[in-house]
Amino acid sequence: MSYGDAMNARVRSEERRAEIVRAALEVIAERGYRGASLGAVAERVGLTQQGLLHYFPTKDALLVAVLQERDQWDAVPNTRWRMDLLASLVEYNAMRPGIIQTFSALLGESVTEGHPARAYFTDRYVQVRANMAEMLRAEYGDHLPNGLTPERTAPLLVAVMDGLQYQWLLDPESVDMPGAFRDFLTLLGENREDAG
Amino acid sequence: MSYGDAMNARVRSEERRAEIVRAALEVIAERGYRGASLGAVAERVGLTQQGLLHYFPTKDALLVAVLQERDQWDAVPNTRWRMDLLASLVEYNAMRPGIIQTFSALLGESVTEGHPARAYFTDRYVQVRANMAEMLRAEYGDHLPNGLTPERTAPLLVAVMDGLQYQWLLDPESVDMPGAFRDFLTLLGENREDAG
DNA sequence: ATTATCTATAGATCTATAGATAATGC
DNA sequence: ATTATCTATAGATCTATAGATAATGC
Repeated sequence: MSYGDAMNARVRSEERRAEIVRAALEVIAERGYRGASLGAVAERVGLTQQGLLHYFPTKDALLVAVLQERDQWDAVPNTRWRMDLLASLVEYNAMRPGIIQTFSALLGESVTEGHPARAYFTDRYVQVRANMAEMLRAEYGDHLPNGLTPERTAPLLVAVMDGLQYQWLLDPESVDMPGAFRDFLTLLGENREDAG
Repeated sequence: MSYGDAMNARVRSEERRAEIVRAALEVIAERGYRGASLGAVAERVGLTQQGLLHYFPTKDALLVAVLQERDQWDAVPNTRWRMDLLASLVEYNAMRPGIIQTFSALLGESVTEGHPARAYFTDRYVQVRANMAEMLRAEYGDHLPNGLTPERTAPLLVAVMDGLQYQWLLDPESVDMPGAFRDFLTLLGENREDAG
């Protein structure tokens, strides 16, 4: 029993941390990172602000956990993207406004001076562009039908995904995010010789 | 003289306000809107925080002035966009990281709940998409070479501009924003029959 | 008179530290 | 013993109000 109890204790603690991170994701979606208070996060999991600091000793430590959660989020597909999965991902995202809002808010904040998530996003985009280029190369070879290289196309692909998210978050009624993204993929796949 | 003096007074007051707005743009670029303190803005124009409140009675009032400044910023070209001017605009933006950072940070924050700039951005994007669609129609008619309508292309065009800005702000060395944007315009202009 | 600024200050927050108390697990 | 939480609190901010004082312009 003792071994199992010890393990249960660890598991329970991990669950508590996960619960806190989930609450933090929500609060950041609502108020951004700078606007998110530890008190608001704590309240959501039924703790005092000081009780929360037992699990994450500083606000920044909590942010780190939030960003690791994000890495988890697309860890599985990120191993090796495929174009058809990408469209599905955008469709899936359209059903998860909360998480998209969290990371869109964080991305926006991250361009400000000394923001604690800045290095994370800078590194992340280097990786994501590389992944996307690799995916495009697997799909099309060294040149897309339109003549661009995968490396030059990758930033555009990433930009469209992010940019559409902002438009969609601000006005979901007016913006068909998955539809627009599929349009873009069609654009990429189109070939000068397709017509004849 | 009296009439002229009165006018000078008004002009001087207007100049002071403009100076404050410029300082606010800077501080927002550095810290976001929520993170920007009136004290920091005031200091930059050599006023106390309370002195600043003489010109803008609340923090939100100052934000309104900042957003109006933005409308000014692209008022001239916005009247009627042209595709070639659009590429130039992106090139121009690449020389103005400050202003781009200000509005990228604001856009990011604006998706959070109850943000005072949210309605502004929602409305703005409705307009910008309409302007872009109009421009695309003027350039290509009711269908682009790739078959998409101007209305379906407009959100993509806007998304690419915004998305590239984030990637570029985070990592200007790695991202050639104007070049990538020109690539995208090429993509739009390409015709299935071009090859033959 | 009006405009521009300042000092003083109320009232809200917010993060983080210190240290007590209760519960859990060897 | 260690882990989980709590109360108390220091120390920083921040916005906005009240009201004084100096300068400007009729």
